[in-house]
Amino acid sequence: MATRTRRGSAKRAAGPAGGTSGSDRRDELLGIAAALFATRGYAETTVRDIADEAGILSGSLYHHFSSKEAMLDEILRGFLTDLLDRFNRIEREFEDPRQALDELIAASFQSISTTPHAVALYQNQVDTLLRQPGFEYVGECSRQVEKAWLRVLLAGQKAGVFREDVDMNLMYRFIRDTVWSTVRWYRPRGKYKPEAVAKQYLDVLYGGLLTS
Amino acid sequence: MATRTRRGSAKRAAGPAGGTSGSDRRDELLGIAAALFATRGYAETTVRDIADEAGILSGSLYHHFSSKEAMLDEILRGFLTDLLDRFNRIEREFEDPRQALDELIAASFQSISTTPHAVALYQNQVDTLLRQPGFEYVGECSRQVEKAWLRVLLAGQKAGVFREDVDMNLMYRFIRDTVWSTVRWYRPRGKYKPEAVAKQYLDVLYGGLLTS
Amino acid sequence: MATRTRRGSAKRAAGPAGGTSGSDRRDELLGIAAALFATRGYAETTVRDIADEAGILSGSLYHHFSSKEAMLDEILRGFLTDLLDRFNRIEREFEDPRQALDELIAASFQSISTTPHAVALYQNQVDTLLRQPGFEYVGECSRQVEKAWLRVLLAGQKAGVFREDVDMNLMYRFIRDTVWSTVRWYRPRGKYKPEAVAKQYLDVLYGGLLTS
Amino acid sequence: MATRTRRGSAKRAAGPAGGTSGSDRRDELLGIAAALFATRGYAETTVRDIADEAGILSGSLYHHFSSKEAMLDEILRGFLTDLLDRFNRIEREFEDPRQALDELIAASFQSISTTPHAVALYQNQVDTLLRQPGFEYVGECSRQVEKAWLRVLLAGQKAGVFREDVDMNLMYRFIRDTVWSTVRWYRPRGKYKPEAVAKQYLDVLYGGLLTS
DNA sequence: CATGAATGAGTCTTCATTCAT
DNA sequence: CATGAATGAAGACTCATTCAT
Repeated sequence: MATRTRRGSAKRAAGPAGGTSGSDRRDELLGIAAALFATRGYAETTVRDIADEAGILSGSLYHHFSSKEAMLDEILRGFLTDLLDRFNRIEREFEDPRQALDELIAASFQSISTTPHAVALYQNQVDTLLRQPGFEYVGECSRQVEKAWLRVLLAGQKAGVFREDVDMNLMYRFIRDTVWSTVRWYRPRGKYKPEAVAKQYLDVLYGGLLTS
Repeated sequence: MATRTRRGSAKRAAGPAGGTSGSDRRDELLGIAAALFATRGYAETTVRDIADEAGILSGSLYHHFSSKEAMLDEILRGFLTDLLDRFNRIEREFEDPRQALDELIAASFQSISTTPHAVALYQNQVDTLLRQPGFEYVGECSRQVEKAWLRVLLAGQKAGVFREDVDMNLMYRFIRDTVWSTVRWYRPRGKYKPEAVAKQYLDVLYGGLLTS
Repeated sequence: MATRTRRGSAKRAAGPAGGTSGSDRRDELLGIAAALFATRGYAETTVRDIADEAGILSGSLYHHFSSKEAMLDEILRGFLTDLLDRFNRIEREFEDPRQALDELIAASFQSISTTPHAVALYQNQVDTLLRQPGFEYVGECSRQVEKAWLRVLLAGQKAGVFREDVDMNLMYRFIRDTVWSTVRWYRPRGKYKPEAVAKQYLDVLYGGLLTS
Repeated sequence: MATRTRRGSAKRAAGPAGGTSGSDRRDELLGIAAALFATRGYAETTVRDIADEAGILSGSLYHHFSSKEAMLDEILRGFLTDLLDRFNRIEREFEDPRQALDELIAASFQSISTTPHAVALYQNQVDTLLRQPGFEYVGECSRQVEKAWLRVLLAGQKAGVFREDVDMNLMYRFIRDTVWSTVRWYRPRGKYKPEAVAKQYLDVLYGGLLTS
């Protein structure tokens, strides 16, 4: 009967007890899950896959997390709040629009470099997540991030730094897509450092591709 | 059996026992599948979802296609060969690198505008597909498309049209990602025409974002 | 993701198509389920148990019913609406309170004799069901049945047929419990006919156990 | 270890390390289990439910009881031996059949009033328990209790106190069912005292429902 | 061509139980 | 005595696929 299911959705398997070892194990499992979700896709990853990688049985995962979805949630929430925090701080600290844009882009590339799985996961699942009950905060955060980009771009236009004849709604999307799509091919161990990638992009973005 | 057009979605022009209705039905089903695969994801779409939308039972789909994977294959193959054809033609017809780049980008935006589902499907599933047996041609096509982009970019650099100090391996990725990511937010019925989006992008790409 | 689950609760595996064979199979399965639910208890009965008894695989049950709970629902709903109908008809047809009580009791024993599984199921699971979302009609029907009993009993008291000094709220419960509890031991193939059981009960109920 | 009372629910009279606290804790846990088993059903109650209610972790229950079934066993065994004792004493002390029947019924209502959970548990699970290995004593006790009821009823018939034309095998079942079913609706804190309920039932049972 | 009943492998999840700390 | 991590078996349910009618 549904009772079981419903009761199951309560706050079992709550949070870290405060100590370290408990939380450590959680984080470890979360890391494994993030990697699998990111590379195989959420739906295509089974809890068995995660458990196997962790060296335990699939049922044992439920000692730490109440559901597969809860793991996804925890990963995303961490990534999104982190990102939002950084964006907010940048807007507060940098008044110059061009410098602010530099920083937003640098921060994004940084995210990709440090937590590539969460970024990829977000990239691949946004569309699905937006329609998912319980994941409303994803849309909310996305909107706030969008506003941050737009504020900086429009401020730059107002200040006469960025061209007047550019539709910033499109521009925001162009920049966002380029930056975040990087996660699909960027390899931290490859020949490019994150700063180098950021530099190259900013270079062309600001100066254009043509020889002047 | 009569001529198999394999293109277009001619809406039941023929009668119930008409000549080309078989192929029409296939295309119709393929269209439904593409739309669902694109919006929900391949794994998240069930054959029942497709059949429901088509007004038949899931088992009946197997009179038209041998498997769910076969549908995916057919959709992708159509899109990829089409794209490759167009890229090849462009390279043949346009010798001027800048004009060629213009055309490649325009063609891409065109694809997004006419067959958004196939594009989105490709975008969302490439990673998974590359490792899938039977889908080797996906990687093959992707590589050929990549080469086309790179040839044009490098030719432009050689011709002195594009800046020397830009890493074209990165540049190719930046452009490709921006262009194809458009499929995620571009709505044919929205306020932007595909040419307008292309123009805006090319404008900034060539001239840069800064006021000169 | 929760999507699947949610979509699954839609009206799949709807009702009988109108023909006979489809509905026959459903009824057959429902009968098997009712018997198992009644004897083993709902929670203790697995879908495998039901499927085994029917000679199919457990998954195949879901071609006919959307869930185990849906089977329970269908069984109960059938029983309860039936019972309520009969009770209503009796109240309409018999104005004499004593005759009406006779009929209510006879109808109850009849139910036990013809659909013992549904009755037993109801008896054993009411407590649990009342708190179950989606089973609100169970409480609703129970309340209506209760009212019917009480109306008849109070009418009898008013008419001077039933003793004044009896608390009819208690009496109703006594009668109901005795009658319905019969399902736990009554065997249709045993030495007692349903009418005989009813007669014996009414006899003592009306005349008392003592020698006058 | 100090004296094990095994009866009563003395509320933590002793200190944290007091003498009888071990047994107290057991009884406390047993009480919690009985309440949950009775209201939710045995199968539907998880050891975690019990542990949660007791403020410990489910694994810790196993320091007190060897299994979930052992708890059930202990609860039932206590209830059944108690009941049997009382029935035996009544038969010994009261020779007059009518007085004896009065007492059996009163004792039953008393049980319901003092240990409602155990009674309800027994009521709800007998059917299942009878087929359970290790619970043979349940059937044994039930049979002995049945014999006690029958002896009294038949003695009354022989003594000319109870009507000759009543089938006492049926009568026994009617009485038993009515009396024990009370547990399903009787609330100790309600408007009826146990004696009042017993009185009302005996009144109708002996004198009948009709106005003479 | 379509139906509808069925398969069989697999998915997430639950839960009584164990045991080292 | 209690914790918390883990087991392992089982449970409900899903879904691509098959096939006789």
